[in-house]
Amino acid sequence: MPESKAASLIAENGGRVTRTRVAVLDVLLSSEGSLAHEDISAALSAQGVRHDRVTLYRTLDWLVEVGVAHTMTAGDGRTRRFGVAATASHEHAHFHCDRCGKVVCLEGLAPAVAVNLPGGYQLDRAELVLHGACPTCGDKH
Amino acid sequence: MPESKAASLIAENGGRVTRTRVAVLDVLLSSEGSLAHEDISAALSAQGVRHDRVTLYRTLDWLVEVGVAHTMTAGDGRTRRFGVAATASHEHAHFHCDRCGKVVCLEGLAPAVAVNLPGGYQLDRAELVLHGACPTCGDKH
DNA sequence: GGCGCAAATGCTACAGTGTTGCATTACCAG
DNA sequence: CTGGTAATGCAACACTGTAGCATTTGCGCC
Repeated sequence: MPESKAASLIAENGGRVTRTRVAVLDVLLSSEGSLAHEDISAALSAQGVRHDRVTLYRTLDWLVEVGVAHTMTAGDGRTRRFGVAATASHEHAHFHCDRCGKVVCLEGLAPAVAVNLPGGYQLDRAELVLHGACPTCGDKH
Repeated sequence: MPESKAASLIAENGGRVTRTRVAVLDVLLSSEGSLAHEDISAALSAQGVRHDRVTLYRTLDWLVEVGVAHTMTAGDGRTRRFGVAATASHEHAHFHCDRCGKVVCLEGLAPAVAVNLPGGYQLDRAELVLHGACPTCGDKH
């Protein structure tokens, strides 16, 4: 019996259950939005989990590879962000708050973009990023 | 009478007409898709135009600032790409070919995403990136 | 045509993100 | 408990983008 959801998720995907992976996945699972490497690294340090940047990158890459997490490009175009793929697999949009920089997943928003794509182009997947203000930042303007 | 469209565009926006700026804008104007710094730098070198990375960044930033060019995040999430803003100002989608890496602007594709945004979120602008194969890559599979 | 000033350039040096190679650690099967 | 191997940690690197500052140069002005 797995002690945590994180541990079982890791085991299910054929990976070894290590302190780092469990900790990283726990951080992602307990976060509502998406996190940057920076955030995750800080969270691990706060928990006293020893790690380094490289391990974190590889752990996240692995999580994405097996489909547990997903990655997206942040609004600033420089850093990638990660989140657990709640509804996983299928496409969903992201909302990027331009004020606080937070990124949340919008599960129920399947981009309807099958429209008028010029001839010859084969659509594989769509990435939709909405920019604006999140409820928290929108209130106190 | 301006010698080129590039030169007049620059002058119209209150900038000095320098060799570098004209060359950069020429490259962008003659390109159908969007270009990365790398591409532009290579093109300049091919033309024998002396320049360095920093100048290129600043030139491109300036072009974006005055509205002549626009920037977007490339599909790989690492590099920014630039293109001339044909239909400018208003939002348009981008198509990213996952095979050759080329990015083209889809002018006639205004993302219809006003749908079911969770309460409290204020939409400012939408960024839509389509992934797939471009006509060239799609033919020879 | 020549002068001068500010814009633009080209260095150098730096900051941040992500990657590679390799020796060491530690999971997990037996 | 023991061994093999996945995973880790460390150091060094590659690349994109930025900051400061001296120098050049476009361009208005005389």
